[in-house]
Amino acid sequence: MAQVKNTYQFEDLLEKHQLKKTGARLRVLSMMYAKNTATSQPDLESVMHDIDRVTLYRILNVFEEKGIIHKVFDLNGTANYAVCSSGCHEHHHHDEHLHFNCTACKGVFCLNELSLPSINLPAGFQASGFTLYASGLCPKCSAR
Amino acid sequence: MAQVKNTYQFEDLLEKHQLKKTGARLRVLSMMYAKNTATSQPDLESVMHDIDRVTLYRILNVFEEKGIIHKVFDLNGTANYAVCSSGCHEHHHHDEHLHFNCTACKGVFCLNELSLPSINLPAGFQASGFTLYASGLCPKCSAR
DNA sequence: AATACTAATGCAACATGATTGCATTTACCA
DNA sequence: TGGTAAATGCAATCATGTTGCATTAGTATT
Ligand SMILES: [Mn+2]
Ligand SMILES: [Mn+2]
Ligand SMILES: [Zn+2]
Ligand SMILES: [Zn+2]
Repeated sequence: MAQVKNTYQFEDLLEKHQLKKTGARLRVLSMMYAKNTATSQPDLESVMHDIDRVTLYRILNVFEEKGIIHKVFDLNGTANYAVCSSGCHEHHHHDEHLHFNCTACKGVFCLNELSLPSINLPAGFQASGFTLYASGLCPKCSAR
Repeated sequence: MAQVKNTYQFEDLLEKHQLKKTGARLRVLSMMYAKNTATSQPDLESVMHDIDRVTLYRILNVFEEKGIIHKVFDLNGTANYAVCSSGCHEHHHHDEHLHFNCTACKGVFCLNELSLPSINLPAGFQASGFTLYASGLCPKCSAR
């Protein structure tokens, strides 16, 4: 579900992470928090024509470093970014949830409410992170 | 574990899928079957300098269509291809196993022996495929 | 074995996304 | 109201993915 926040809260968020409150960053935040699906850089570019794409690239990078968003690859291998739930901090992400990629609308959904079952790896493998991907139809697309 | 096969078996494999037995295809097959990790197109290019990269691109595509190999994205979002286990057929892949990406050697391992636990999706989501990703250290890299 | 037909390849060209360097502008603190 | 470091814009480059088309090579047929 999209998280509702206002400009003041976005400014607080930037301040908390020692990032300057710029127009570009606030617009990126408001767009990403308004959606319930992950956002790719092309998504941002198609809306914010006046912001250079390198700026968007760097905004996404710094937000990821700070633990504000996390990266998810969709079925095409293109990077999408989703707002982190609680548990993500600077250089320390906790995104071990299910990522659902709709094959119809291409939306990438973070299903935070689903925790991953524990996995027993073969001897020698030492896992530091897990992600479960699913593809299929999202609620909207399956209702048609 | 790497699957050992000889040239005659690769030729049979191509014939079985109604593909012409060309040198480029046989070399790609022998390289991919000799490894126990997935192979990216750049991997192939770095070894087979005499084969055009578009040819390699098309070989990978047709092998994937035929169910000989399947695509896995690594942590950087670049496509890697791994030999399919049994259960993959033309236009019908069964690759619902764990993919382990080593953060040190960058190797992508298909852990076919691990079956995925069953997942209950939220209402409305209709999954047609699952993939579980793990990252960390592979046996070789964790032994150092 | 020579021929004919189709698939496969090589090359050029283009598309898209990722990434860096550097000059200029802007946010923010003293 | 400046001064300073951070943020941005722009140019440029690299990597990967993708298509069109002419040429080459595999294979079935004679
Ligand atoms: Mn997520
Ligand atoms: Mn696999
Ligand atoms: Zn959908
Ligand atoms: Zn390793």
